[in-house]
Amino acid sequence: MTALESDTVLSLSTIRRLPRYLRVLQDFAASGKEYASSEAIASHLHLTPIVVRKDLFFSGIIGKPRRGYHIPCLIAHIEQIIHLHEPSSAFLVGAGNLGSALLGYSGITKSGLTIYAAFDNDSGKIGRMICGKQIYAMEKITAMGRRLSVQIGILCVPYDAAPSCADLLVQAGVRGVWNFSNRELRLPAHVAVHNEDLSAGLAILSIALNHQPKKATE
Amino acid sequence: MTALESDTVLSLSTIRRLPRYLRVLQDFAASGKEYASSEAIASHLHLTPIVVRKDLFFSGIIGKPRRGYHIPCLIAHIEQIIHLHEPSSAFLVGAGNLGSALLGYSGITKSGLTIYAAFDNDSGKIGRMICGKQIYAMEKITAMGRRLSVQIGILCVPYDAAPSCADLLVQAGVRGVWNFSNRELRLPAHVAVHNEDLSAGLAILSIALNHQPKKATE
DNA sequence: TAGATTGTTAATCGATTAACAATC
DNA sequence: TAGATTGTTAATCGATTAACAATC
Repeated sequence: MTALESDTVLSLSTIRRLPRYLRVLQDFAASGKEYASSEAIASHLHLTPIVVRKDLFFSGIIGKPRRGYHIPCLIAHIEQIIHLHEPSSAFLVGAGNLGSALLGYSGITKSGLTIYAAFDNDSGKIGRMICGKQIYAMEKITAMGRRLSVQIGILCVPYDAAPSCADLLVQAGVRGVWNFSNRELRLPAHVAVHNEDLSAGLAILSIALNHQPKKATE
Repeated sequence: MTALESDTVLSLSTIRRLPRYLRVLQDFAASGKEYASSEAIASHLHLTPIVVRKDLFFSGIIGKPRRGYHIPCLIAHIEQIIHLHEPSSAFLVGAGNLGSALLGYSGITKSGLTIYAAFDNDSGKIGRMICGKQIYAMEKITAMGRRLSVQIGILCVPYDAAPSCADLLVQAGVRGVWNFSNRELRLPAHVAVHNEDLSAGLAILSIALNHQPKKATE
């Protein structure tokens, strides 16, 4: 009893590339193309054709020799893998600068995620709307989460508030936390956590900038 | 003529972890500790002690058997590696939701990056201040960049505007681009690019959520 | 057919983990 | 000394790259 497609475990690196494939393919589709070769996809994403073919192969997508991959099928298939066809729901906690930006970020909607509501401790924000989303008091989160069966929590609170807010999200019933707080979270095993660490990106850039100018002498 | 410390090439994975070490170490310091073992650091970051020792070793940091690493030295050393002691300067392009949030994001300042100014095409924004940063018209970017010798460009414009804005940043003299646009950039080799792809994080979370409940039958 | 492009196995590379000797 | 913790080499694991046969 092997191998329904979803038994194949996609590697993290492959998953990370799927949304990028999607964007390129949508560009191709918009320009009227019907088929795309692994070479064409790869060159637009600074990848090798081999990695593209492997990613698509693991995703269970079949191409045609000499023509490449049928773009509409490919798009549909990738969207299905990252579950864009069955949109998920989220609560956002912490409507500060970053949180407010995410409330209005179209990329989230495009990724099939609907933010139902946001929560904050700041009485100046509670009751207001930000980017069309209502801001509620933190106390309401558990009851509302259970009532609406919300799936994902977007954590945009400061470092010190992160652990307690994450716990509240878990009590509210989320099964995944998208963590922008830079704080390491200890959550029950059934809750998936993805840490978004902006300072990592800055560190990479900073080192690239400062170590790069060293010209090889040999 | 080998091995000044900076000849050692740190791996991307190691660099990504350095800011996380920094945060834990600052917590330790705040709670009055003087030394930290690789085990203590690792347990706070869900890492193994071995990976911590290796990262610190590659960073040229020496610990003491039986005591661990001297926290103040360690902090100073890591800050030096990611160049927090010589802050760099940035221009931000695209003062939309995400861009505006980054203008007010304290994490950037903490990482030693000063945003000098922001640029936008929207005449409604030009001349205004957002989070204490002046918004200028895009046309001004080249002259201002060269005058101020700005090092990093933070690209927060929509997908379609990304290539031309990135080119303008290069003309303004930046040597690194922190790219939030989701668009693949083709820039000269001397310009470092770091892509921040939020949809990758969402894809990982979405797949974790939807493929995880599958209970093993064997 | 010839040629281009896929599917798939094998080789390489890099990062993590294991093991253990060195040291305070 | 005994014991804990580092520094460092070796083994494992996973992801990328190379190679090439299969196919349209």
